[in-house]
Amino acid sequence: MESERTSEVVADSLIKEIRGNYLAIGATLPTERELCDRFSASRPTIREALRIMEFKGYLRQASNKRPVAEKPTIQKILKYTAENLKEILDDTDSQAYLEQMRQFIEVGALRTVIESSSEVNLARIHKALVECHQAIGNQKTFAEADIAFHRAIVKVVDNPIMLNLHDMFIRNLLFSRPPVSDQNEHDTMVYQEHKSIYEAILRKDAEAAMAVMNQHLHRSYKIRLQVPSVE
Amino acid sequence: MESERTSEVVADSLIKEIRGNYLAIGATLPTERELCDRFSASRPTIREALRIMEFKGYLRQASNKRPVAEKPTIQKILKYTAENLKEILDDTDSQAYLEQMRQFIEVGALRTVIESSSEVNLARIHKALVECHQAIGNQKTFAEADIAFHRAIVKVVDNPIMLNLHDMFIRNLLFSRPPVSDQNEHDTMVYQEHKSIYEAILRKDAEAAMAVMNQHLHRSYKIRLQVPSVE
DNA sequence: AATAAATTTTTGTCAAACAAGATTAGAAAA
DNA sequence: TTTTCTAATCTTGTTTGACAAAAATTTATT
Repeated sequence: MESERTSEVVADSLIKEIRGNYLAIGATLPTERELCDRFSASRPTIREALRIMEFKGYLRQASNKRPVAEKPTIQKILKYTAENLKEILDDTDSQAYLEQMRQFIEVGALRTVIESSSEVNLARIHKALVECHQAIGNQKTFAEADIAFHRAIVKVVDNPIMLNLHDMFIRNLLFSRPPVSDQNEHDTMVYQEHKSIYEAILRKDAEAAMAVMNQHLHRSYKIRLQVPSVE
Repeated sequence: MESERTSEVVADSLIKEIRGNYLAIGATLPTERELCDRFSASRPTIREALRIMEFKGYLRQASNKRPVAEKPTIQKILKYTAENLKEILDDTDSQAYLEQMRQFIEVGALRTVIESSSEVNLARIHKALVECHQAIGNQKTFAEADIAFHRAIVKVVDNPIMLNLHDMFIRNLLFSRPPVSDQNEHDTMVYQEHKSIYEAILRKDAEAAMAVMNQHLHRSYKIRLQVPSVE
């Protein structure tokens, strides 16, 4: 029978306080010496407990500063996961694997939209489509509208894990988008693809919707893999 | 400018050794006192470093035992993620969200099979189908063959993250499978669904394949949500 | 060779101390 | 009275040295 380290016991206890809202998010934790008194433990043991809490996402503490209570969020957990995966897989590989996942999520979400989407959700997708149209030619605004269109589709699934995964992927996309030579031409083409997707949604044509979405996602991803020119 | 804690520096250094294969997986780490000498740090600081490494997945150490080098694997990272998500989401919710993800993965993989699968992969799916047929009536063997059929499809994607996610889901499925009243009837129905999927794959009918797969996955999941009887 | 006992080593934790950075309180200036 | 500056105090980061209990190794016995 394995006994648990005192540091684990202390960390678990403090985590319960945070999760039970006895310690507010952003609130400074009691000093190490206060925690020593409270838990009848030594300071090195308390410090170990604080490290444990930090890695479980319940604490944030810059060096030489007071520790602050936090709670893990879906976003943080997924971000941490992606970083860990990046560390053990080749960086390019892990990126491609995660992009593939994003595509599966988007295509799956599209199918959900077609099978069982409410009027509210359709209205949201339509609004996103209109905003794409209005943003044609403006690189920044169009990028955001482009992303919002995809997000509106994934949001229909009502699954916070997938939505956060999608948001995480989108963050990466925003930062790695290559420049396009003709903004208007590019935006118009993307808008046409969105429009085709939306129309297929309306007539509940799953096959057409998914074919266009697949093409749209692959083309969009391939832009980032284009052959460097020899200038 | 934030200085890094000595414990972080030590942890990072040891992690580099493990990742560079200077420390073999499963090998016992140097004693704490040896590490103190090597890094010119105090023992409490080394112990903090060991906790950090433990939570980054590079160390395993039961209480009162020697620490042992490990490496994170995709499986471990994903398992850790699932546990964390379970903690911050309602348990039932997180299960359902993850199940939804599995379904997206399977449907997306099916599409990949239809669009671009090799003869080798088709042969593997066919083999799994045949093994389903042979296992009809034997609960344990059929369950395994059922799972192997799905795995053969996901394996086509050649994405280790998704395959490990799928394996993780499958592990849960195995443990939570409810009993069926008529094994033969159940197995035959499942086999028929697998057969329909396979046939749709052969004739590259994406819509049909995905419709059956969707039905198959939903029905399979709903068995676990059946209304308790009033005996 | 196998088992038991004795010895040594190691982990887990403690207390006390000091250095450096962060925070607070009090005094001085505007 | 308010603002700024300085000194004092507090807190984190880390060290040293110690002890208890468990684990590992060595030695002795069968």
